[in-house]
Amino acid sequence: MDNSMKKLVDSGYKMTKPRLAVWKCIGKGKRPLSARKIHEKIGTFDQASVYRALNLFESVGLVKSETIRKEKFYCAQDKPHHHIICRLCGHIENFPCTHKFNKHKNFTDIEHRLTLYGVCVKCTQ
Amino acid sequence: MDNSMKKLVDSGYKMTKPRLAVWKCIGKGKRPLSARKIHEKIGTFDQASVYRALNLFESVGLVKSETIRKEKFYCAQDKPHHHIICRLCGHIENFPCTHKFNKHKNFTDIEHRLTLYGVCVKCTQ
DNA sequence: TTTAGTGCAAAAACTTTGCAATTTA
DNA sequence: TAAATTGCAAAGTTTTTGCACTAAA
Repeated sequence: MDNSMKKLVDSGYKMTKPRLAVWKCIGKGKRPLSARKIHEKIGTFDQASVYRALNLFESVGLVKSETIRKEKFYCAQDKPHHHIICRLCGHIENFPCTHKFNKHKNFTDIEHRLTLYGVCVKCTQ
Repeated sequence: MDNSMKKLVDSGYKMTKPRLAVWKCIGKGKRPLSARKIHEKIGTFDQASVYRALNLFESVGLVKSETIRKEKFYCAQDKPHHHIICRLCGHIENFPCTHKFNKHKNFTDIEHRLTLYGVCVKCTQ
């Protein structure tokens, strides 16, 4: 059981096969994955369990999600990063966060989300 | 007929009552509105017409949309701006865009979208 | 008058939920 | 064994679509 799953157990949740499968799947990639894709990759377990696992992971801060084209995409929440999305083929990549936006009039406790849209190399050729 | 609607007509589309109603509704506010909310505010015309109008407006560059909590929110596309969202009550405000992100490895033709999340004054009190 | 657009209702896509059965600790 | 979690199927939400009717130019 890795540290992240330990964190889950320490929070009072049980370690189960579906949850472990979802976590492994997310840990693998360097790109965000949708619940649908994760369920598809895993092959077994119910889609409801996948969705439930992802919601749980997000609630305890293990993953972060971003809605892209009506689907939520999930990433392990390790280093702060953002996404760049090819507006032609939908390809998504992560890139590290370097900017800070921590002040805003009439708001406190600011976080930011930056998304870049462009055309990837493959689509340019 | 204002300039924007003229732009639509010049693009070969017809000026219709549902479209005009949607446009007026969007023009009014300084905050993004969802299709559902727009349809609700208008009170008449079918929801399909509202969705079709918004898709059309976006395709000709009259509005921009952003997905927030599974709903698309629409704004008139005047000056470049971003959104700040209260993570407690969901209140959304616009703020002008000042940063530039126009280069990224392996991508061309970059645009960016920045969204801030915070807690608004009302929710702080 | 001709073509584009509307309204209606049904479908689509993603996600959530109720509940009985199962699994975890 | 008690409580949490799963699987299944059904429902929920937002958005899209087919088609006959209507309205704009």
